[in-house]
Amino acid sequence: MKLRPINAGLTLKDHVYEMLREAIIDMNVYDENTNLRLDERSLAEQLAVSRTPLREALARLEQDGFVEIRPRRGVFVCRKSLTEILEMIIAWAALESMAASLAAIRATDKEVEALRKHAMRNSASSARADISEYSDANIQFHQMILKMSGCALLETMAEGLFVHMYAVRRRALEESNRAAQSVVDHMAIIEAIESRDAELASRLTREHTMRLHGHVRRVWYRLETGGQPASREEQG
Amino acid sequence: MKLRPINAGLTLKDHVYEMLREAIIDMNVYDENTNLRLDERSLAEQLAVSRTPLREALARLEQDGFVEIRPRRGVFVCRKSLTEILEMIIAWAALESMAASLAAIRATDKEVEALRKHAMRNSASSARADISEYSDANIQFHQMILKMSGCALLETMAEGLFVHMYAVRRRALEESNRAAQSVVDHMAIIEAIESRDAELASRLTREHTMRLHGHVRRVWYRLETGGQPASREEQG
DNA sequence: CGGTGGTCTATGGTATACCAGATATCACGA
DNA sequence: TCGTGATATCTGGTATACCATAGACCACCG
Repeated sequence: MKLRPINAGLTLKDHVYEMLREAIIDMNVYDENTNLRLDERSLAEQLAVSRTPLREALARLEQDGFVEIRPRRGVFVCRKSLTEILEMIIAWAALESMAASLAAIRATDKEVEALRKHAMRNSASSARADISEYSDANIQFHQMILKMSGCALLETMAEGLFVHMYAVRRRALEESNRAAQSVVDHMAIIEAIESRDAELASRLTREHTMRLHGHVRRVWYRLETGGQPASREEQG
Repeated sequence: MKLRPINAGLTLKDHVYEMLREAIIDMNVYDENTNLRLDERSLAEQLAVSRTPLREALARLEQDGFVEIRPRRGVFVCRKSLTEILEMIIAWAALESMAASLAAIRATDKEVEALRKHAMRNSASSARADISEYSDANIQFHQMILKMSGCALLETMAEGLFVHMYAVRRRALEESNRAAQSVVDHMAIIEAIESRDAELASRLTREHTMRLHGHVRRVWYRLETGGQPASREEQG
């Protein structure tokens, strides 16, 4: 008989952290009307915990870049500037490019095969212009490469960057004609990994992700117009 | 009369965070005799603050990977396993490789010139086998490249990884004959950036940092023998 | 009417008291 | 002697009370 320990080290502050994290990711940060201010006392009441674990959770969220705690002012959900978004994409590209390189070296044939199968299966949804379905598959593709790198830290860091882009994706990135290009890119990356060409896999992956960088930069202005909140300075 | 605002948003928990962070970085984590356990109450007494801000600081440190908070058990300074160290070097290589690539594209001629001058000036200390001096210059070289990338996030993330390597450096990395190779690498990187070859700069930088990866892996076993603390599982 | 300064309040920062779980210790029994 | 279980205590988790400041508001004065 094999039993797993219950309550796996999960404490209140962890729960609160998860709750708030999801809530923030789900919330439409870029809508002008959303209130970015979080009130500690009412939050504590809603979650039915005291302010202490709540504040510890908020401290963690601040470290993750989800909220900004201004002493004696309040805690505010961060609205990322274009610059910050672009920098996150750059960092993401860096990590994923390295992951692809490692994957080309370390991944088992079985893993590579699974990657190809996944990509083949989902290129269809791209053709059907089934954006949301393709988008999920797209994310999975990237996660698979991260995993194939065998470097847990790369995965963790990339994921940490990626969550910040949910809100962006929702508002700014109607994939449209990018999907087709994306499929081509993915196939090229897979072939590079299959042929165990680390250098090529690295370069292709970086270029692929940097295309997203360019796309976001071009598309973003539509959101930017209408005014940036005073909480965050803009630099272009 | 011109006065700057005092108390620049620094609250107790921030001070505590800084204090502990430095203390942990300075402390010799890999000495078997050092006590990794931190007692909240005595810490609070030493720092002359209550446990509340202290715990918020500890929460941040946990997020940074400096300590591990085990519920109802205590907070422990993290002793990184070889695997974790190697993964940090990989992630670091990823970020810095991207930075070099961007630097080749974006950096001004003036910056590139400054980089070369710095490297030239400090290649001497390598020749003199003045390890600690060269080591500092070496760090600066890497920081300059990060800065030249113009991507603040890359800088921040790389720095976050780098601080974890102070303790490692102190015990494991007598640079010895690596310094000479390092100088050669640096020069090649500079030339790549000077010739605005992003692809080459990227590759050379990655290879350079990955040499450190190989070096650490080879050298580390000396520390590893003697027993890994039970707090961290080893996987090779 | 506009500006200045005082005061009031809302809210975050800090301290402290209390609760509960984990570990150590010891007594008892096989 | 060794193992088992009760208990004592140490320590982290949580709740709450109190303090200090930012910002709003208003009265007073020019």
